[in-house]
Amino acid sequence: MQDGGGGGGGGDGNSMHLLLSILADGEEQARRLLGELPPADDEGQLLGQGPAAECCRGVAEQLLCTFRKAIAVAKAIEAAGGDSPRSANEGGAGMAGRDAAQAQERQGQGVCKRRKGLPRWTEKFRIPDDANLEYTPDDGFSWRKYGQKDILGAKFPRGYYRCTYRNAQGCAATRQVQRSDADLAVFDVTYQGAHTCLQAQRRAAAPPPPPDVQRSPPALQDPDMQLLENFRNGLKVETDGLPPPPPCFHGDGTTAFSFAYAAAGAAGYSPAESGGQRLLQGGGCFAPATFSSPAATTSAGPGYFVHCTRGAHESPELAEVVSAATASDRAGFDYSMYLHQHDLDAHLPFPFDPMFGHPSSHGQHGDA
DNA sequence: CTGTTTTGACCGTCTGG
DNA sequence: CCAGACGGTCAAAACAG
Repeated sequence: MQDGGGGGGGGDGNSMHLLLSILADGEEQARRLLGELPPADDEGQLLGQGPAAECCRGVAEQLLCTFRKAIAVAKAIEAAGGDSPRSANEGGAGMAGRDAAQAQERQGQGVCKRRKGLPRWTEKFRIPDDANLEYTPDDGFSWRKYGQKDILGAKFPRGYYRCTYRNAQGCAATRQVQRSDADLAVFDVTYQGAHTCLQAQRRAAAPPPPPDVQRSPPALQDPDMQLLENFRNGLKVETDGLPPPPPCFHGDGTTAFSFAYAAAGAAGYSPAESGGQRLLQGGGCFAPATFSSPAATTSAGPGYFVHCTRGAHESPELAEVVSAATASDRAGFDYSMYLHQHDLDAHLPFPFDPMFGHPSSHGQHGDA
């Protein structure tokens, strides 16, 4: 009814400046925090410090990176005039236009579809084979269902969820869950908006477990956690036949990703906490990641994958940002052009993120 | 009693004529 | 510009803990 078109758009200039100001403060605080921590040696080990300090440094670095990304996004939105055109819908199963050909054509042309609004991106979840039909993807966040709708061309209805803390904390994050027609074990989950609630902050604050711990989680005693773990164990990376993304490799061969902190500006999502099973199709890596993704390290086998179908394509200007980011491929995207006041480290790995998508996925919907 | 889910209705957006 | 189609959201009722 009074949903005002389903999204607030970019907001006015004053609020955007306020947002930028707040983000700049946060970045400065993160920088100071990082400065307070002892330096790390070549292998990333803190000199004379234990794992706890190591964790703190990693979190601080990622926090800093997150603020920088958020600033970049905010500036991009501001540059776009805060008024985005029709938001592009998620692709794939979610797009049920008058006919599939039209839908494909629209996607191929990058034509905007519906609803203005927050950045959105699609992920795919694969549930365990032994899960029942009512099983729904659990990303660790608390969602409240507010609607369900049959989608034209889809065998299964789409569920609409919003953050449980929408009213209490004004969290605007929403997600749409739809079971794949092709594979009953696969869910297309479209996220929209960032978690601004406390659960996102808790996740962001929680230090990620060491990679080996992630790969070999301790015995789970909580049935819910067992269920979640079962789900996690069934994750995989989908490449859709596309060339493999340029992930951030650690020296030890593990693939680092920091979707958690990319998503802090997008969904407040932490792979470390929800299993680290999400893998950006583009291998998002924004920070000197201190943890590795089991999904990224084990791309074989059943599992879970992410489609970053779209991100900040909310406006032509923003689309340019995306294009610039994506066209540069491995060279990464020069966000410094959007960070006039905040220098970015040249070595900062920041090629892709769920807000901006990956070259492959971007091209899939934009330049195909 | 409180919070969540279900479900029909309404509204905004998109597209073709 | 208009009308139809569709996706997304609202809100009341039902349900669950």
